[in-house]
Amino acid sequence: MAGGRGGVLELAVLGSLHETPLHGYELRKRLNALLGMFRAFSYGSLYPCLRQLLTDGLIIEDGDAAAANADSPIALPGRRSKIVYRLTAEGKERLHELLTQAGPSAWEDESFGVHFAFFRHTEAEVRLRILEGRRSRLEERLDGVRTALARTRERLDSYTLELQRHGLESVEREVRWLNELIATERRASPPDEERRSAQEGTSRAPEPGAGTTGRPATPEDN
Amino acid sequence: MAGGRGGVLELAVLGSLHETPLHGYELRKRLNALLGMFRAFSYGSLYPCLRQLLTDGLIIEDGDAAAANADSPIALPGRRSKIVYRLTAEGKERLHELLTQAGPSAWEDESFGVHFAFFRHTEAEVRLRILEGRRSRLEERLDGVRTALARTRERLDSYTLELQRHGLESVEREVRWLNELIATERRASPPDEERRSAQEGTSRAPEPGAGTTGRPATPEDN
DNA sequence: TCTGCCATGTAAGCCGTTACATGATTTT
DNA sequence: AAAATCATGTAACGGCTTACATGGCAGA
Repeated sequence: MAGGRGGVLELAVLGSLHETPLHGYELRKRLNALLGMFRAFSYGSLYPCLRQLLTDGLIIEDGDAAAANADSPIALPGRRSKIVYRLTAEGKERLHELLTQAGPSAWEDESFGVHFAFFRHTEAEVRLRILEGRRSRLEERLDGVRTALARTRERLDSYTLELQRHGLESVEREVRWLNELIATERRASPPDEERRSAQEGTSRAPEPGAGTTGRPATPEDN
Repeated sequence: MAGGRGGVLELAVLGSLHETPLHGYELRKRLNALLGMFRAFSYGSLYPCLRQLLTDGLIIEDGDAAAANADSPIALPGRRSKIVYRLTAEGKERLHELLTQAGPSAWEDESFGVHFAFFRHTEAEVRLRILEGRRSRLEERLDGVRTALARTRERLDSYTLELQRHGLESVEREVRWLNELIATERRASPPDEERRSAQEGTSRAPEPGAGTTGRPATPEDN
């Protein structure tokens, strides 16, 4: 039973529907195109989630079918085979609420990609906190593994070693990537004189088009 | 409730205990040092798993405490505060069985790292199939996202674009990494004349110490 | 003494998945 | 007419996490 509450799916759905109304099937394709490198959702979770969001009043079935159709030239056979969903005002509110939370639920492995994908709708300050949060998360991981590795007496076999090397390098790459993104963000929306006194509302997106690379990994402690 | 069956934890535990007997607490530390970049396990899943393995007869409590102690100079207070586990013959059998399975359960994101970590105990042929399996998995993912991207009319915002770029590059890197590993494996244990006729048993490890890099990602289809 | 790490567990529940079931529509 | 893909769902279960509960032992 996958309701809509709590998981990343809710955000993914609301975020997608905010851009344009969609029906379930295409929604999933969009999501898996958008996030395909990081995760994928199945219909078995998507449809129950949509139902939940519907009963919560965050989305509604779209009245007429004249939406999301730039491809199919014929279509519109009178019968409603597709159920197109659209965000309600409450849904937009909820989306904004989700996009404003800058906590572990935004920068953990499973969720970071989804949050990042909708950064366009996220306030500059929140973006920065999420990027920094993810960075420290990864740095903790690096520290943990590095010190554990240093404490290790017995030398490891070559496969273990190679795995370690590969993992470390990947996480280091992602940290570098985050560093550049953070720098770009800071350049675009400077910290304001008097750190943390006057807070601006929303600011323009800093166009992060100059990155190198890096990549996600996974958790560490209990 | 996390039993021992089916998940990667079972393999991780059996694999670790195969190297040396350990008690739960240290086992977890070992695992999170070994796999820290990819995933982490909590006590809430580890202990139930150990209990399950115990009742299944795959592990037993170690008789005397003279094990896994190269650090603590004092120790051994008579009372058993630590419960040290050791593999049984059945456990070793089960471990070998798990290490022999070259299927999706070996090359998916959650499990690949764990399987790779114990490649030392895996037959050369199986290693190769797992590496190739993972590679095609990643290539499917690349194809899927690339074609979906090509079909997309509307141009995406810079964050989405950057996420896509980063994801693609990361997966491409892992593919290159796999390519080198596979090449190394092939060099070390050549395909035998007459493909698939005479099969050798176990062969020596090919020492994969000359890789570049790459990195994991996540699923795609229903 | 008291903070913190070692050490072992349990209960509840989250967030999804797989597998199944069904039917319309489009393509071959 | 068959095969593929679109489209929508449900039931059952899986594997792990979080939060809780408990206690011994070490060093500040």
